[in-house]
Amino acid sequence: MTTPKKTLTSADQQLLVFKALADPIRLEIIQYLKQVEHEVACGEVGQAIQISKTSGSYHFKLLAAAQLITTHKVAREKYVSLNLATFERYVTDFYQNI
Amino acid sequence: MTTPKKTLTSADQQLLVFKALADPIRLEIIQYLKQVEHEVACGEVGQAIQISKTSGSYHFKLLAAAQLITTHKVAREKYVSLNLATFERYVTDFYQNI
DNA sequence: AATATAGTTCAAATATTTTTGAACTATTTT
DNA sequence: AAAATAGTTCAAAAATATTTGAACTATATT
Repeated sequence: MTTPKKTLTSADQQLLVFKALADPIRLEIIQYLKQVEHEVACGEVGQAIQISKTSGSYHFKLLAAAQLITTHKVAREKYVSLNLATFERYVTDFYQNI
Repeated sequence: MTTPKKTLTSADQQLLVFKALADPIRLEIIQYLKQVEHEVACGEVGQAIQISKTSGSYHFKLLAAAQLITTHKVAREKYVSLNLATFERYVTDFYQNI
């Protein structure tokens, strides 16, 4: 049995998004994910930007909670990619939406 | 004599901007500044969103450091307004610029 | 079956951010 | 000149966020 996922108010998600973006490591992750061509697993990103597995796990969790990335697990590995819809709605369109 | 103002790298300013946006009080301030018609002093904003003078002073300082607001002092009062150029460059255009 | 690999979880330690109240400066009003 | 108003500064306290390593789960390789 899995825990039911909380639906967030849009103000709450807006805050999660900005909090997720307010960290240099997470900005590096996002930058890496934007420029890389192929599908990437967490481990590849971690190596590329030189952080520990534990640290990676923590930061990917926050990015996912903010819905800035989506993830899908294939066997041992967790693939991550940017969720452009969230960027558009909560970053690009932030100013016009408030 | 005034202290020379540090010029920031754009990565540093990007981070300051997201940190400044990563707080509910500061988002309320921004919202208020966007919707209000006339020029506003810090005190008016503080009253509108119910925060203390001290708290206001702290939050306006961070917003100004991120260049999300500009300020000008007239006698006792400090007037604040949104700096749209910063919103455009570091928020609206964030994704395309990284 | 044993070992290696990818990632998570937990709790403790550390670092950073935010809040608070008192004391302060500068200006305005009485 | 005294009192009031707008805002700042400082340091201590409180709250939040991040880092770290050890122990863990699940899958893959030998």
